[in-house]
Amino acid sequence: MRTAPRAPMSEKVVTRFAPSPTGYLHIGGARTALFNWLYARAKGGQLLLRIEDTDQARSTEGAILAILDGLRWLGLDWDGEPVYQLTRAERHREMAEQLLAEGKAYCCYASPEELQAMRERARAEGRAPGYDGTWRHRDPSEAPTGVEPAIRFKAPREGETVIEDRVQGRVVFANKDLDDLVILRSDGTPTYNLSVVVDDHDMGITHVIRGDDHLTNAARQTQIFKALGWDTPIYAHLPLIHGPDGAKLSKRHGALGVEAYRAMGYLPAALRNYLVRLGWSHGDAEIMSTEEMIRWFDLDAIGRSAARFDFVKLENLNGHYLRAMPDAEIVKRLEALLPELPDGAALAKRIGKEGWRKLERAMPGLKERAKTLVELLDNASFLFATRPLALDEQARKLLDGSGRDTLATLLPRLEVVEPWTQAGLETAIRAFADEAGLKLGKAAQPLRAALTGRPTSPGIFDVLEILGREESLARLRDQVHASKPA
RNA sequence: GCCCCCUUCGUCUAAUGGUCAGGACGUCAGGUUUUCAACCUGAAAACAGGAGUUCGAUCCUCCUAGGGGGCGCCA
Repeated sequence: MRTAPRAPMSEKVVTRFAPSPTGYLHIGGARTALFNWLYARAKGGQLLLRIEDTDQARSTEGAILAILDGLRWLGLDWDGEPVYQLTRAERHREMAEQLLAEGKAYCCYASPEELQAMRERARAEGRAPGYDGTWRHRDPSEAPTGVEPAIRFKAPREGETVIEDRVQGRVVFANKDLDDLVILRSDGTPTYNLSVVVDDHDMGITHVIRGDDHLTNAARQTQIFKALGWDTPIYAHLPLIHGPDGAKLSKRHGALGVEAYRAMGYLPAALRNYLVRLGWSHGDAEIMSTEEMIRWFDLDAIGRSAARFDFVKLENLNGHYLRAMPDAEIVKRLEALLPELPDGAALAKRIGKEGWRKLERAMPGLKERAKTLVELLDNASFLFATRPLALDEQARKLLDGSGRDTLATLLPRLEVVEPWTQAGLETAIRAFADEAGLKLGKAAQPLRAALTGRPTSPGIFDVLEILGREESLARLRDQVHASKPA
């Protein structure tokens, strides 16, 4: 049922991502961008970027920067320079006047108050709250003086407008349900639906892939395309992403800017992988490289139902990508991430050059245990801690009972270990546990508590080696001495 | 209110006019183990409801319910 209406195979694919810069790049926008990018790359086409900044009251320079930055971080590149819609207003106005001259649009002198009253009346009478077409029929000679008119599109009254959508299938709108929309405001600036049509045409866009909140716009835009004598692009309207509770995405769950995901310690590759599986699938494939995504991606495999955002699954994927990442690469990412963390500057100072070296050595043990970069950094904090270590509650418990005594007995055996290597330490500690008739854990846990201040950490022999002889023994002595009754 | 879209395990999804309805995350139970994680094994877990078409419907059609989107001189 989902057939492509046009687009000969020879036609080069040109997609576009067209955010309005009224805020950050949110997660739904990020997925839309990803799908446009994948489709363009899959078909050897182009992805163009268009900033829809015609709402001058709400558009900001900061938002533009945030969106471009977000796209770059996600690893999505675009072709050519971004098109700023505002710079094309003159062209849009010309097209509106052309439609007016051709009798396909008309001047509307209704005031905002009149329109408001009209909507209320329609609602009260149970009719659609659209424009009633008053000025479509009135003679311009009746125009009130001193009022600049808006230009309205003369939408067809009869018949239907059909969208052959690559995702949604064939969608039919009765023309009587689509009113005469304003295409040029009374201040001479173009409105969204006109600008989009003109730009999509002028930019040579072949495929419009966007959220399905635009499905009704597709019908209106189709009418304008026809009135201008242009072919419509191929449409693909993606189902929306909902919050975990099935309701609209809000800031409380997923509707954060991508920079928030970056600050939470997610990796771009993981986020891409997570997002691509929201609404699209390739058999049972779950974890896939970007190359595979591009190779497999197609519009036909996009589902039609909305998906809920699931942080737990994102975390699982992120953990996967983290474990697969080379140690040095993770260190680099952590360094880049630090400035974005609340106490990042202080932490950076505390880590220092030596700390980064230790961190990389500890990385094999650390990356196995973290789902995000932030969590990894937190798990690594024992590396940079200063003596005497603060113990958390569970670590304290491990040292309260016999744990501290065990440490006291073990300490002299460690003091003579030479050289201070993982293998040597393991031999010594295992021998000690053996002789004392203890399971290894009975020795390892108090050690862990004293060395890291926590009940969990990377393997204890790794911890000892990376911390080094002096620091390790000092931390152990701190705890052994703390056992002496005051 | 009107128009449009959607509905398979808790979540993301696969598949098919005849299947034990598959996978992944999560959950639970084991295993491994110096902790945690990772890893391995196993388990529970879904075709929204009702009609119709058909020898046979999760799959096709219609209705209902539920969810979502849209109805601006916003984009």
